[in-house]
Amino acid sequence: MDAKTIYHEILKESNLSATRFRINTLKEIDMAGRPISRNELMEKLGSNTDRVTLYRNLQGLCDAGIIENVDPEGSGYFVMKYGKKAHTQHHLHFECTACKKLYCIHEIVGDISKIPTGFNVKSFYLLAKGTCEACSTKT
Amino acid sequence: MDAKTIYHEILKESNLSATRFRINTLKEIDMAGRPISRNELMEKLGSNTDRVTLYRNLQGLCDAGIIENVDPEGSGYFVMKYGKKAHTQHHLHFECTACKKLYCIHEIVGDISKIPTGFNVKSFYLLAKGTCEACSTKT
DNA sequence: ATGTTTTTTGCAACATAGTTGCATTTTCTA
DNA sequence: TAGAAAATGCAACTATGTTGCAAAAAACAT
Ligand SMILES: [Mn+2]
Ligand SMILES: [Mn+2]
Ligand SMILES: [Zn+2]
Ligand SMILES: [Zn+2]
Repeated sequence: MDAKTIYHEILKESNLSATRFRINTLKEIDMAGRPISRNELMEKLGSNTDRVTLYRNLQGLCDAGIIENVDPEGSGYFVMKYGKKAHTQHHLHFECTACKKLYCIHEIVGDISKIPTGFNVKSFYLLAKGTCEACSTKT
Repeated sequence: MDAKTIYHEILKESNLSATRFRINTLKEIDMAGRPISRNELMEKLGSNTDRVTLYRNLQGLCDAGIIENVDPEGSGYFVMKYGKKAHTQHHLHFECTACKKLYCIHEIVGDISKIPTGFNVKSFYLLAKGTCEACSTKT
């Protein structure tokens, strides 16, 4: 039996069983410190990780409000919802097409209040793509 | 041999062969008047349309600057780049999760100039999701 | 702690989306 | 209208995402 971690607490508060799979998943997402993709998560958890279980758990953790998918179009980028940096206000995410990292750009925020009436807004995303500094300066 | 259309002209200007497939594709995109999805395009062109050829042509037409993919994450939404309504400035696109239509919301625009230096921006998108008026008021 | 119930996991099978290579057909050019 | 160049259609493949179910793990009550 493993020692209790903060992830046990987080899961218990949301009435989710503290399974090894969930603990490890949350640990990796929290460690990353930036939104992490499904594929990167898959690598960190071990390539033998079951794809279905990962999908189901990421969905469940999103539903519970523990993590957030900040780019739900493609294959998703996940981040702890209540981590160090506030991730509440809608801000820009920059995806590097070379290294696939997703950066939070807090300088650019969105204002959904100007959307015309009639539209029932459920979600709102600002997304930019290109290459990050590290990848741009590579030969 | 069919009569020449404006689409022949457009393609010739970009040094692309005026094939029946491209003419029909451009015609449907132009008719739609709003960004149209791959699946909708597939239906309009006939369900026997070759998927590979559609992918290759949409990509080619984007590369040539004739059309634009305003939502390149999921499966893409395509629009004529130089149609009636100017589609030059970055503005919000609203995708209805019920009817799958994509609406242009010109009231909300993006300003990429505030992205910190170091990031090499290639594309920039504002996307909202929810239900449109028509779908929201259905029982 | 032990047995019982409930939840989660892992697997197989399936579905959809997108890519690659190549032979055939169409379009362009002279 | 013949030859060269480009595009198309098809088969096969990879990647991504979903569903149902039996086995395993976790939670719960005693
Ligand atoms: Mn962020
Ligand atoms: Mn638009
Ligand atoms: Zn990068
Ligand atoms: Zn709708």
